[in-house]
Amino acid sequence: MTFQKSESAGYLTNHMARLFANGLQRRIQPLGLAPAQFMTLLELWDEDGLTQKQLLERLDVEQATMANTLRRMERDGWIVRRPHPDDGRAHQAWLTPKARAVRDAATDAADAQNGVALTDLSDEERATFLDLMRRVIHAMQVWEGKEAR
Amino acid sequence: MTFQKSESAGYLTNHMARLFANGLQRRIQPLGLAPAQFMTLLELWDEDGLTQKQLLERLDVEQATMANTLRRMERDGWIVRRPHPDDGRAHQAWLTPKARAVRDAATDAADAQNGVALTDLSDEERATFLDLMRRVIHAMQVWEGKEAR
DNA sequence: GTTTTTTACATAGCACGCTATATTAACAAG
DNA sequence: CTTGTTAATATAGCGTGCTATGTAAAAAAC
Repeated sequence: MTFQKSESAGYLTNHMARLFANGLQRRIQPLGLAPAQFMTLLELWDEDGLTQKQLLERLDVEQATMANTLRRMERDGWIVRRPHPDDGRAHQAWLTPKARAVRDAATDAADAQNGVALTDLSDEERATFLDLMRRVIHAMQVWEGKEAR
Repeated sequence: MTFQKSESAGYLTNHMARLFANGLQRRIQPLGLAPAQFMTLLELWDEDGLTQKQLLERLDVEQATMANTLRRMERDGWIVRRPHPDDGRAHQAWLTPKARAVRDAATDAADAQNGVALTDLSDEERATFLDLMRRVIHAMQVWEGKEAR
């Protein structure tokens, strides 16, 4: 009858996410980079000049969260924000040379942390794990969508 | 070569954890309860009168994190803190009647959120998922331990 | 063409995680 | 018994997430 935390997907997910974040943070902190900034850079490395709106859609965070992350990233010299040429409300985020320079080191750090986390899993188990996570994410997103009506 | 976020266990974990936290938050907010407070109550429902040190060990959070959570929980009337009878440095956290009263509603909310998240998984897949998460958590904890030396 | 609504962004305020540091009590050494 | 160290808690400061609200530009309605 007692709620067993070790049987709760949410509890385990929370714990796992904190361990991931701590490990990543430790690895990228020497670069002067923070986890959410790294996550945002992943998108900009893939496509530069995105607007705040585009970024928050791709990363699935709230608008205010992205606004704050972008402000810190501009402060720390990872991006510059310039007004959008066709839309007076929007701003585009552009990578600085410093941000392009740190790409390899940062993705290596993330790869290393993933490697540590998955050490005890076989290749097949790793694939299963990613698949299950994607399906769980999808289920919650769908449900959120339903809730919105 | 490009870092693929949908292939990164850490990225997916972070996303999944945010969805879990948002869902749980929405469900327990009517009770006046926040996620970390719920997590802490899980321990105290199981064993009342724990010290801050015992709680942070069981929940694997930093001491300062637990100190702040306990302060908010006392402020919100979930616990009272009294000096430990045998150790002048320590305090014990004791549940209020209000905290005992909310137990069923809160665990039901957590169960419901887990249910939504796992809708698309079979019983066997759910078991596999929990098992994989436990092993990933374990791997990162072991590695952290090694790092500490 | 003016008015209304929607959209993009900013800001305030809070929870919760972290590191780093201070404080005080307990314990160990001498 | 005094001194030095360890252990339990508190506090400051910050990043990242959230909700709620404000503002200005764009788009839609009329």
